[in-house]
Amino acid sequence: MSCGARLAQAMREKGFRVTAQRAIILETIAHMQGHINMHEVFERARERLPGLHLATVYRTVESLHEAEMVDILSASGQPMRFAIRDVDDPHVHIVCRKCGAVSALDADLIRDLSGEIRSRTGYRLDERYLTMEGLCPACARKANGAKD
Amino acid sequence: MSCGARLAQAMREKGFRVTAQRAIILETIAHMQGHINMHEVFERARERLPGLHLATVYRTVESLHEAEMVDILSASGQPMRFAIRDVDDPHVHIVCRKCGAVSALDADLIRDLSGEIRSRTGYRLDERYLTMEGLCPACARKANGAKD
DNA sequence: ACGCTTGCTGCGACAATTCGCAGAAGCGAG
DNA sequence: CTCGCTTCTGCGAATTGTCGCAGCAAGCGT
Repeated sequence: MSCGARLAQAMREKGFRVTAQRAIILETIAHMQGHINMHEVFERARERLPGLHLATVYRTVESLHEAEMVDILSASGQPMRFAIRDVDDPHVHIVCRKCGAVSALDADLIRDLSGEIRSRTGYRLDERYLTMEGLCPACARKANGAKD
Repeated sequence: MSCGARLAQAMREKGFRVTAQRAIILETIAHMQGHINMHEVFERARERLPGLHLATVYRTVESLHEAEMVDILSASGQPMRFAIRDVDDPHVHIVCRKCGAVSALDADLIRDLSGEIRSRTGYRLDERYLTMEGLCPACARKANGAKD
């Protein structure tokens, strides 16, 4: 399968060293395709690389994130989850802080917002890093019925 | 000072029990006024309530947050910080993910964004909970000069 | 192919935060 | 004022994520 190799190549181009650990972790994430967490990746990857350490998975995911190949999706308080970046998709997400559901946001919308914020505060809202928190429709309905 | 009592009253109205721990933690946060963290509150509050447990501070801050009396400000990866909510201020913040600097955003801007997101995705971006991440002007400048 | 440089890994310790439980206490009803 | 229901608290253990160090190896130049 060239998919692992292609990703490895991409990493190398961004100046990251390609090690067995990284290649395997990257392939693992790519093949799992969902919004997965550290332990899932750790355990799957360790099947193929027994000595692998959890800390390495954390560091690798962080590197992958910096290399813009992985998106990190997690509301604060929820365990960290992430997904391989899909170039066809906008890479901004909104996460439900109740149930953890994730939805993508239009890149346009974010670009507008980003420009607005930049001109008003000088802060630079980096689209690549952005994950917002809110309530998904279902949880919002529930919250509306229950309290408030 | 009625400030502690007033806050306790507000809590009671929202259906939270008012205990010695909560009153003291609330007062402590209110009097510290800055962007403080768990340990600061814990240690100060424990001066007045020796048996206080750190876990209680965590739980209380979370309750206070749910009761909309405390804002949580922290970029993921940074230790959790928070501040008493100031009704005169907009309660939406943008946190620099490099240096941790915090800036407030216009409530209008957020209301627009919130409406936009809601109509496009159904997600409800709750203004009361929102903390965005980005780069402050200084760090953005640095990042621009150094890399990219 | 060989050795250097520098980044990466495994490891264990540590910091930050959460959880389950059993007992204590707040608050509304009588 | 007392009772009872339910929520909070203290406690310790478990989770989750981070760090520093020393050894290993990827990629580069020769």
